Parts: sequence; structure tokens; C-alpha cells
Amino acid sequence: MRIGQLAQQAGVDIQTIRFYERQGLLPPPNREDNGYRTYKADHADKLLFIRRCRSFGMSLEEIGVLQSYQEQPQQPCVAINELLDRHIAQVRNQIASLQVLENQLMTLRGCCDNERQNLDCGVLSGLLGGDKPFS
Amino acid sequence: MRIGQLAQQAGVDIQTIRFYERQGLLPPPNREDNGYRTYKADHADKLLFIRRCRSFGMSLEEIGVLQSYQEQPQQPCVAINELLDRHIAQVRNQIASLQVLENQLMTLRGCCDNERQNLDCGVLSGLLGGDKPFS
DNA sequence: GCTTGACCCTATATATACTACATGGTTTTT
DNA sequence: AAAAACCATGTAGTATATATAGGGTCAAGC
Ligand SMILES: [Zn+2]
Ligand SMILES: [Zn+2]
Ligand SMILES: [Zn+2]
Ligand SMILES: [Zn+2]
Repeated sequence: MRIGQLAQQAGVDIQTIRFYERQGLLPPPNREDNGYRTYKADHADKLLFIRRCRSFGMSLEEIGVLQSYQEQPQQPCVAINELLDRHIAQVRNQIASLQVLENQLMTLRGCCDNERQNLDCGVLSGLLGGDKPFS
Repeated sequence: MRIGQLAQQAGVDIQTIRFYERQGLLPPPNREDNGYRTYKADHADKLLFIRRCRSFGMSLEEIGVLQSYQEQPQQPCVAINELLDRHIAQVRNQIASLQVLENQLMTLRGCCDNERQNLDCGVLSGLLGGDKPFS
């Protein structure tokens, strides 16, 4: 299988596959005489694993760690679950931060009724910080 | 005022000020004979405006647009409020995406009880995609 | 006069996870 | 044979800074 086929199969850009190889997430495939990469089913599996982890928002570094766990089948899986727990905690932190931000933004938005000049815009005043609409 | 003073006053790294200047968000200040930048109160105001916008999660590009509105005091402020509305909508989209992700992650987390080997870890199986715990 | 430390300058590299381009070689199709 | 499609490497771009390298400037103390 050449890189274009693999890319189409996995729904990934060709460049992305080469990028994962450079990052050490995909092992370097064999090369044909002309230098073309040739992949086997194993590579396709690994690529799908990466993409699946990415769809869960994991970083490439986290994915690399998970791969190393995969290569130690006898080890207790506590480390895997801890990694996932940290990842979930981080997602929750992001959500919480964004919710705080959303509230601040709505307060700011409430400072203008949309029918003024830029000079008197409550939103712009709020951003300038002169009058403080926030406690 | 030199760059170090301005940085301390605004609670910003010196590099960040130079970075904003390169990005066109801060006007190039005058230089002393030795090449040192000298700032006035106006610069401090502009820097605080940028930082305040950043604390609301706005991009540097959005901030640039807001600055251009600021320089047109007579224009109706509708554009400002629309920019803010778009920004709020984007924050809400991010929150929604992250909440979907959080649910998926919790489902995945429920696939393992923490007391197995990596080989049998439900989390790892879920990431490998062989058995599909998701609809 | 000289050293030390604090401050300033530019230019470049790093982080993330790709994506796009430039340039050139190879294969396949027409 | 020519054109289209594919592959290769290497570079640069995205966003928002932060960090480092290597060097110039300035004020104080000895
Ligand atoms: Zn994570
Ligand atoms: Zn307004
Ligand atoms: Zn925005
Ligand atoms: Zn497990």
C-alpha cells in the first residue's frame, strides 16, 4: 500500500502521515526501489489509533505515551487510566474557564444597546477599562 | 518611559510588547539616540486595551479590528457589537464541543475498572476501535 | 579607568498539529 | 510521446507568545 492509498483509507492528508512519521508516532515504512513508502495493515491500524485518540482531543505526546503502554501488555493498566483521568480533568478545566469567559462576555455585551456611535459604545468603553462594569 | 517600565506597569513581558509592535497592534514608539524605545501614556493605554481584550479571549486580529473602530468615533457601533456577538458565539461553540468530548471521554473511562493489564484495558480497547462502545 | 549589573537591541528558535508550497522525480494513463 | 497523477524532500506558514544567543548601553562603585 502506498501513502496515497493509506491516506484515503484513513481519511487523512498525505502530509499528516509523513508528519506522524517524523514525530515518531508511525514507524518508518519500507521503501520501494524508487523511494516510495510502502505500508502494511499494521501501519493502517496504528494510524487509525492515532486518529481515534486525536478525536478524543489527546495530544500527540499523550498518544506516544499510550503507544508505549500498548507495547507493555503485561503491565497493570493503572497508568492508562490515570492518563485518561488527567486528560478529562484538563477538558473540564477548559470548559469551566470558557464558561467564566462566556459570563464575562455577556456582561460586556449588555453594556451596549447597539444604537450608538463608536465613541459612546458601551462595549468599547468596557474594553477600555475606564468605567468598570465588572466587580 | 522605557520598555521595561511599560512592561512592569502593564504586567506584560518585554518581548510581548515588542511582539505587539511587530504585529502592528502597538504603534512604533520614538527611539532615543541609543535606539531604546520611549513610550508615552498613550502607548500604555493601548497596551492595556490589548491585554483587556486578550483576557476576554479575543484574537490579535479581532483586537486590530476593534482598534480601527476606535479610530472612527463617528461610525455607528453596530460593527463592534457584531464582532462581540461572533466572538461569544465562537466561545459557545467551543464549550459545546468540549462538553460533547467530555461525555465521550467519560463513556470511554467507564470501560475500565483500573485493575487489569494493559492487554485487557477497556480504555485501550476503546481507543483501538475494535469493540465499539459508542453508537 | 574598569568592572559589575541592569537594561536594551536584533534575530532566531521553541511550543502545537498540522497544512501548503516549491521543486523535482516516477508512474500511469491517454 | 505527452499529460495526468502520484511520490519525494525541504521549507514556511498558522496563533500567541516565550526563550535564547550575541551584542550594545548605561549608571554605580572601587
Ligand atoms: Zn490531554
Ligand atoms: Zn455598542
Ligand atoms: Zn473571537
Ligand atoms: Zn484500564
